[in-house]
Amino acid sequence: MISQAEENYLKAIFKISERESKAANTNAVAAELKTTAASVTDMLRKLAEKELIHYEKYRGVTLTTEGVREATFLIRKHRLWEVFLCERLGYTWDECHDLAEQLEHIQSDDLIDRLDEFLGKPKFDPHGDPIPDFEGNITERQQRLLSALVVGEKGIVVGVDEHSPAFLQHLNRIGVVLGVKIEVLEIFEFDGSVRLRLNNGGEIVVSDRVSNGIFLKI
Amino acid sequence: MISQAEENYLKAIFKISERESKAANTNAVAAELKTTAASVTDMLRKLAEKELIHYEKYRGVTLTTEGVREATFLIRKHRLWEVFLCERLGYTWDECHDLAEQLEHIQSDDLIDRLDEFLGKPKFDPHGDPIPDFEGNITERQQRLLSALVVGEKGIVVGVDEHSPAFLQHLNRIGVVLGVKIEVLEIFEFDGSVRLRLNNGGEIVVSDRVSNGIFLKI
DNA sequence: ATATTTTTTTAGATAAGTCTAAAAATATTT
DNA sequence: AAATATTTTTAGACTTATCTAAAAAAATAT
Repeated sequence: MISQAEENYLKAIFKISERESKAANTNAVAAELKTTAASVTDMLRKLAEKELIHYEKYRGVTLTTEGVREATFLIRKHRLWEVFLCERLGYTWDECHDLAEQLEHIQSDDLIDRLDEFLGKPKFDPHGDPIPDFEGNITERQQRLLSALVVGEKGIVVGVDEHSPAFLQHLNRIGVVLGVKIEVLEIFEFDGSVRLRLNNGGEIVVSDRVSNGIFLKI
Repeated sequence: MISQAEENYLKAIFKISERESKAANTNAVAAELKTTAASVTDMLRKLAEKELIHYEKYRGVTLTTEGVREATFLIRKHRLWEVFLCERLGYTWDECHDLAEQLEHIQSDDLIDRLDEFLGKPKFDPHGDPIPDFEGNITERQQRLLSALVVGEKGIVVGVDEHSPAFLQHLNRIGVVLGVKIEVLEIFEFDGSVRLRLNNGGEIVVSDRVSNGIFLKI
């Protein structure tokens, strides 16, 4: 039995390891979970005891195979609930995260399989992030950051690299949501901002912060 | 902020008060929650502190207006989730309770309003129990126990007075589910068992235990 | 290579929720 | 009304998850 607190630690460690592709250190986990280093040390000892993580004092932490399995299933649950919240209950992509954060802790594998079925076995969540299947397999999509494109290239918005409500609300405001077609018209050397054409229609200029947070399929 | 444990106590007290229409005593609450009298005493002190219950040592416990409000909203949440589980995810009426028991603790009034809307503002859950509206109003239905009918009377199954999976599975097996038309053909004095016609078709005999657990609309 | 800074762990406390065993209050029986 | 039984509360302990402050280890700078 894994408690909710333990689940949150597994997810945090998974997220950090994915981001930094090395062992997650105590402070990073504390920052991710907005808690203290002391609390993290306590919990790491417990998770190591349960063989969900590899942990050596002062050496950082990585997930074991079982830990990765658990974390992946949590992500599957989180993203399926997000699809439900957005597609069925009308939440916007900036609103669904916190609720999914609660719902992902509901204990029932069968429920998730049925929810998956009910939603039509979606492959991506409302932010374009891939949903692991029931075995934990993730179909990674071929995608590039908008900021990595050169003038003249085109693509379709398939995801975001930043998930903050503020960022997502800004994208809504400027009309950049999943599925929108983008063509890079001009890149301003000065500050990295980019002029775009959307869906072969209107032109907008976005900052480098924005172009660094949008994934496109070319 | 009311914790999950506190919520469970409020529901238990509400349930007992409804059933016995008097103050719930410590042992009854302990039995309902499958915990010890000592734990109950501890929690009652805390709930009284929060003004969710009226509690005097050795005198039993009743809910305050605020306590009733909270308990009613929990029941609303529980029953709406049951509708979702049965109608949308294909769970049977004997399976949905335990999952709803988890889901009812998700914290978001807005989520429940949207779920209500999504489900078409249902008035009753899969067991025929009424769903309180967002203000806590419950539309009680005019209903009678099958065991209270006399020979020749007819009715439609609209609910159950026993919610155990075993009972519900038995009803499934003998074809007595919500909406079925029942006519009382014969009552056996000997043991209180009843011979019935279902939907103007087949005849069955049910025990007094069964006829005491089924609500009909006449 | 020593001193300083940063990171991490330990020590000790706290709060929520639970338990068992014993004591106290209430209810029931004789 | 006293004795007995039942119910409820108290006392004290345990677990989980958290915290602050101090100590220890590791990393960095001089």
